[in-house]
Amino acid sequence: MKGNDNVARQMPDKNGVSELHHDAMTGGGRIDFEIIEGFFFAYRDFISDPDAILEKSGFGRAHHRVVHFVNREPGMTVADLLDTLKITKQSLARVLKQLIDSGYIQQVAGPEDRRQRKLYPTRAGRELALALAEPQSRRIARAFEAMSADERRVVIQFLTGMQNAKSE
Amino acid sequence: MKGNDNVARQMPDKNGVSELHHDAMTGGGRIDFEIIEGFFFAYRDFISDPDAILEKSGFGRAHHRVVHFVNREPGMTVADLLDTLKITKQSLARVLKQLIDSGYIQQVAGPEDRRQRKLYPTRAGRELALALAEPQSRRIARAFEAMSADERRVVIQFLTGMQNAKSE
DNA sequence: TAAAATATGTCAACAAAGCTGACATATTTT
DNA sequence: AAAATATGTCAGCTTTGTTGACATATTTTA
Repeated sequence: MKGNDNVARQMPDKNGVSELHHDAMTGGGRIDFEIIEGFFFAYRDFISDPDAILEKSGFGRAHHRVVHFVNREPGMTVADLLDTLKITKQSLARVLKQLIDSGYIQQVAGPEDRRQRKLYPTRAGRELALALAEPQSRRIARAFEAMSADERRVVIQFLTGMQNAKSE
Repeated sequence: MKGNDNVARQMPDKNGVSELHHDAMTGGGRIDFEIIEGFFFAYRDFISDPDAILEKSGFGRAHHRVVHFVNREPGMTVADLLDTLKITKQSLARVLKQLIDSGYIQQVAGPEDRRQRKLYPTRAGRELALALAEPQSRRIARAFEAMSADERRVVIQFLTGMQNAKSE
């Protein structure tokens, strides 16, 4: 530490420390902090599962998403993928090119509209997607362990309700 | 497009197109794709809410997390925050410094251990954190709309079950 | 009390993954 | 023939994460 400027003393003084909030934020009960934070921690841990696997291939989370959705909907076009991921084509281009060059995804010119590039997973791409989904599915199964079928449906209802309306 | 190399023809040929998967990945029913994808879309939309507000202050999502947790637990130390966010101190330093310099957070030397820097939100910091939590809480309320208290508890149970075990 | 450990800060370099803007090509639609 | 569309690509920038090294103040330990 080179200078301990900016470090206020504990007691109220001219530094404006008296303006500080020492009480936990409650929002007067209007804010659902329990869900906000539970969602944050759950998602943080959820996406950490595949990271070890991705490291081995030299890929990141962006590659994970691409290989996942191409496997879930083989034949989807680049435009479909952009719409699903909500990123720019320049952003997608980088990771998609790497997945194609590495032999996990292939492109096929659209049979009707030959401008399109339909995306298909190779055998290796399918295997990678499954390997990535596995630990996530195990985590879900663990969270569902003590739950009834009805309760699991409630979770699906919640996740659906948290999403933006589909624009179709 | 400069070259249409790498673009395979539709029908099986020597390019190895016959190795492609044209069927949607199912994982033999062992993988819970509905939750995996529902979680992805829900979280994507959930974190998009505060973005418009953050833009105005010139902050990003990293700042959001910091200002949120400091408001939720005023007096937490830098080490506490690092443990909560699971990022490096160099990564935290950047955004924390900006929040301090902009007057949203202040540091106070620890009363017992004076090496520590206890973090407190200013009035502006409290207001920002609440403004960011509001649209997220509204989204949660919408997803909860048709749910009973028991069903809401199921959601909390799910989010808790998805998290890694606390290391205490 | 001197030495070691701890909490924090900081410099520098780098990587992943997003963004904007501009422009090229092939193909389809008008 | 011209315009629109789907895709690719170049260049540069931003945010947010990483490692490694080292500095300072303070507390703990030997």
